[in-house]
Amino acid sequence: MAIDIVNTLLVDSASDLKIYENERSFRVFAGPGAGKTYLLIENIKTLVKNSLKLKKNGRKILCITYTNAAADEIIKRLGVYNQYVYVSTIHSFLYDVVLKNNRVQLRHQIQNKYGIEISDSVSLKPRIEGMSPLATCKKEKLHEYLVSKGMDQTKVEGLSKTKIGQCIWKIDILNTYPFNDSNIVTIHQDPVFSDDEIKIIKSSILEVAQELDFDEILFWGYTLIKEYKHIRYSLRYKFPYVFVDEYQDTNPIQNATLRLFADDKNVVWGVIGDLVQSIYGFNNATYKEFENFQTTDAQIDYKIDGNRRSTDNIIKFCSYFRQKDPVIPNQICAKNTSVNNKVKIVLHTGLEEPNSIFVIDNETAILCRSAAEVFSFTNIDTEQKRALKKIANTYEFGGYGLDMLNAIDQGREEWLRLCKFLVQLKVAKEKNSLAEIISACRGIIDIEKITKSSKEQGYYYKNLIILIKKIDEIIDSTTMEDIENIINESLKSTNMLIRDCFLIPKEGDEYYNKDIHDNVRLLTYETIKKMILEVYSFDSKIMTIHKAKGLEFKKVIVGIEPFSKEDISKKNGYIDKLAILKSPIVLSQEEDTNPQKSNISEYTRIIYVGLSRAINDLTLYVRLNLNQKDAFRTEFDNALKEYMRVNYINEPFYEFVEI
DNA sequence: CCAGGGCTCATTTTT
DNA sequence: TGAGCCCTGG
Repeated sequence: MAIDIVNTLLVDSASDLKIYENERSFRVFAGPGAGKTYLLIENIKTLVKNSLKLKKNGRKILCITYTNAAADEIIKRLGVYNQYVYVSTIHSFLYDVVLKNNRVQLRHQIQNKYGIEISDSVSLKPRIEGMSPLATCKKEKLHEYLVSKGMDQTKVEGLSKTKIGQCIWKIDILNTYPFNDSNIVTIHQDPVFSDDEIKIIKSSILEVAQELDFDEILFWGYTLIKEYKHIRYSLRYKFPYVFVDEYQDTNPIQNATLRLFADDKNVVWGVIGDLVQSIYGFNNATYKEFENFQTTDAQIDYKIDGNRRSTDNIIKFCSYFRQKDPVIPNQICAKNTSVNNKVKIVLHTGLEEPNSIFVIDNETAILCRSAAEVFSFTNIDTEQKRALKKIANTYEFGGYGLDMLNAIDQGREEWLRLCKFLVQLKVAKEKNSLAEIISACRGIIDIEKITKSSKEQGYYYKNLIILIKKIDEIIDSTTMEDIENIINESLKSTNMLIRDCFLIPKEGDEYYNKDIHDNVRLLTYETIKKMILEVYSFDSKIMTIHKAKGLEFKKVIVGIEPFSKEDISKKNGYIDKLAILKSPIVLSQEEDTNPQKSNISEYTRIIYVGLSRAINDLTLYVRLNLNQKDAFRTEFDNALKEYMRVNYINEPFYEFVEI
């Protein structure tokens, strides 16, 4: 058996695991709010103070996190201890420590395994995050290289950077559970190219762009560590302690890579996580890696069953979902006893959008399965919502491949820049802040005419005041169609305009897109204000559950609407909300053999992650047809009552609300 | 019976 | 944009 529950030691977030004394590998099971990061940080500090191994020059504790944000958080909390710790994502670690220091071996392996020769001067670098592949490389340079290597001139001319960028080593075949490295990794190949052409295209990426994709860093990192004893030896010497946070999120090749050097008598390998919070299956992560974690010298297993975040009622409701977890079937309320409101289960059968039935204050977060459901909670008029959604979808799927948040952030199009400018200006005006007004106008009108003293300064200042007054003509119900005119007229009359007028493309214009620009004209000021300040902002409190992972909020509303193709009422759907709530299975025995069961259990875990973000108030929102409601309520209630009976809970920790 | 035009609806996310 | 669905004309 993978988990020996009887011999799993109960600890709490303040426990000293005495790693410096026993020098044993370990695994920690800890649910939401258990104080995982606290346990990790405190034990690292104790280890630094007491470990003799770390006294040797240059030796550090390796601490692997899933995201850059998590790494930053740990670095911050380590404070002065950070100098003894190498905190990093697995990608940065493999690039900075393994690939960069073994360029000759990397070149040799690429040549050996794929027959692609790379010149000595090449230094392969990781692809830049947030940018498309080959973003820093000119297309002409790539084309030039391809032609020089004998590729057909006309074929090269029609070759986009996107197409070239697709030629990467596909690790999917390797990155499966259980990990099996006898599978051969190949370069992604569009059938229009011959084997030789693919080799040339790949060479152009390596020689000209000198770029490695994210998965390629994993693949070559794994390969080098596996092929070279000296690399394994040096990693073990440099990092006598290897700790991995959020272990349930790391995928098979990452774990296999760590195992190559961390599963060793000279290394203490510690992993920490929660089986039930594994929600990155679509990234090849599986909780099975954590469940079946085993070091050669048999690690010590620990668990924390306390929850320092949520109230007792919330913990009981959440524990109902993880009742089948073998390690922590129920958490214990360890701290939050200030209030203890019942969890609300809202059964919504009305036709109105959910935003109209909730009072949402700034302590409330709305967390949903899909971005579409998140959107239904926004306080935007239904017709306006429809227009905005059409615009967002066109950006995302209509050949732009652009996320709305990014589009706004980058000021991707004129109309988005206009929206940003207007909202900033009006907000600044409401606050009566001249500094903010001037800051909003920067880049649009010539600010220096007002800020620098001159004979005309007064004249321009007066013009600015007129502009601000004219902006008052724009009220919540003004549409973008009118805003375009009002703004342009006002800006021109300042005599300070330093750019072209804001123009929303019309039919016949080069960049006109019916689905985008016709709908843009319909948007009102109220909508664009909400769009910029509430919906598509980085500190938005309405988001998908995936984005909320690791966060916590005073009040939480969780929506559980599946994607349309998951919904059982749709063709080929497989997610039945009632069936899942009635008997939640967070860990399916058939996780790797039955994709449907695996999808259902991952969906259940996602809902669990959402629910467990709540500190004081939790609402589960379920949208139902009127004819489903009674059965739904009765059957879910019975299941919860049965759970109470089995667990000797007398006072209900939940209540139903019908709307 | 089937080819193809028109229409609708788009997973979640890290590096 | 592009897959999948419905509908219609040949």
